[in-house]
Amino acid sequence: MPKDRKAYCLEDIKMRILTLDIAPGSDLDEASLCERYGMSRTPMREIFQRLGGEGYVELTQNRGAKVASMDLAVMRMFFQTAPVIYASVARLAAENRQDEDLARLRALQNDFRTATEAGDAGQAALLNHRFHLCIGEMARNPYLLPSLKRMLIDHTRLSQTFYRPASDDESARVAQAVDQHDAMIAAFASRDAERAVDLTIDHWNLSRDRLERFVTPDPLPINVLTERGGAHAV
Amino acid sequence: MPKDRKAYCLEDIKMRILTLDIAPGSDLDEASLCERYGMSRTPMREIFQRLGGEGYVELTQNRGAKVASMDLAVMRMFFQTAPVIYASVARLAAENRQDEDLARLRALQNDFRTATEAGDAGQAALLNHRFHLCIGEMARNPYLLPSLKRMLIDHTRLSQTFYRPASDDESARVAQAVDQHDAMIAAFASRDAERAVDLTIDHWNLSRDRLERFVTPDPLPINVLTERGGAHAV
DNA sequence: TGGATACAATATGTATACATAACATGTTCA
DNA sequence: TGAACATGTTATGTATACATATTGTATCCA
Repeated sequence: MPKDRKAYCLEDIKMRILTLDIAPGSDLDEASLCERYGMSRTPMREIFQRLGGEGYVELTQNRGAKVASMDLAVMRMFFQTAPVIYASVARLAAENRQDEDLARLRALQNDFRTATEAGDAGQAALLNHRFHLCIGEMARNPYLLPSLKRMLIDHTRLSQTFYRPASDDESARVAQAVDQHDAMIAAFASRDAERAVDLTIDHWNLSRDRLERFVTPDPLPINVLTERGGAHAV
Repeated sequence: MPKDRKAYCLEDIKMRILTLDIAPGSDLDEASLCERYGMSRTPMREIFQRLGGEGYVELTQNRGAKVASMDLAVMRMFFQTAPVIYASVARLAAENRQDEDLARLRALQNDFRTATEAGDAGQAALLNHRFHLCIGEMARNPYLLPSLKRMLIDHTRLSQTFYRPASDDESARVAQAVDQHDAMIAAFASRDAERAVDLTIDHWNLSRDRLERFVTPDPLPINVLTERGGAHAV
């Protein structure tokens, strides 16, 4: 069983970073992770190098691994870059997809829909991640894939709240996102690149709206104190 | 001195892959590389993971590291993807560059021009690589940079012949490429994004022409034997 | 008090030894 | 002969011990 323990560990750490279980900017502690996954430092350090190469963490000489941060300067780039990457990948995926790809994608979409309906937010965000990663692999383009992967890391981290809808309006948006996935699958199936791109842009716009609100949330009401608690001074 | 031996080793292996000193598709031998760079397997294996993350090599479980291959299916993607990546990066570089960036870029361009004039092909290709990597860093976009880096690996490997001009016409093309770099620097300096993009596309078209000829070289003349050696049978 | 230094504690980097898996070679038996 | 199996060799993966670097803390002195 120690055969794929390393692979499991790598995937699990990725998952924990994506679900914000390990916070952006925080340090990865070699020793405690070794204990947690029951392995020695040597393979753990190799995992760190891998995570660094894929953009999950930043590595500094003699200073360990730090989870990639999401400061505002980077967020600006995120919103600026997402459309061109997602659209380019969608076009290529429509052109180059194989039949096996569609089966995988449909299976992921199935699980994704189930997770959203069950209200399992972390799982939904993770399955959405895998869905879009699958599209990236369908594109069969080793040059775009690294950027897509890097985008999806932050997209998934940002969207953690998206699948935890707090109102009927937000629930409707989630349902709409799920339906958009189905439409995208249909476009890929018929190799309709133009339609795949259009749907992808629509999908992005829906997501963008919600994400921007997460980055710059509605300001707290400034008159709360005078309205409700004005009687006693603070 | 064992302090940055690892960093040197990493850079040196990258360089040897870029200059085709280590051939695409060939296996990296842990033991011999350890001996060559005078280090043990532990840090060398970490270097392999890093190289894997950046797309220089492909890692397989229990089967070591193999230098990224350049088969024709991938080459098609290369030519398809390069314009959008290079153009996007150029635009952002023009928008986000700092004064220090320009100094670095000018220094690289200086060395690059010198190398081309001296006919040092390997060094010229490598400095061209660093020049474009510097532009990528100027863009300050962590999402696009991974794809740019991946593109530049293959671009540099493909262009190894470019800087070894075999005719006056080819020499003129190299000189033109060098001049285009100067024009691009000027566009970055004046933060003229549109011009930077246009120049980048021109630069790509010049390069593309030459690279395609490398991938699909002129066929050998089919009548050589009858013309010159027809007298004696083979 | 403040800052500089020394030293201990911790974290990171490397080397070696051992464990396991893949591969090649040779042998046996039908 | 040749196909299946056994075995030795090589390559890869992991654990541990040790080396080095960084960081925190205490002490000393101006």
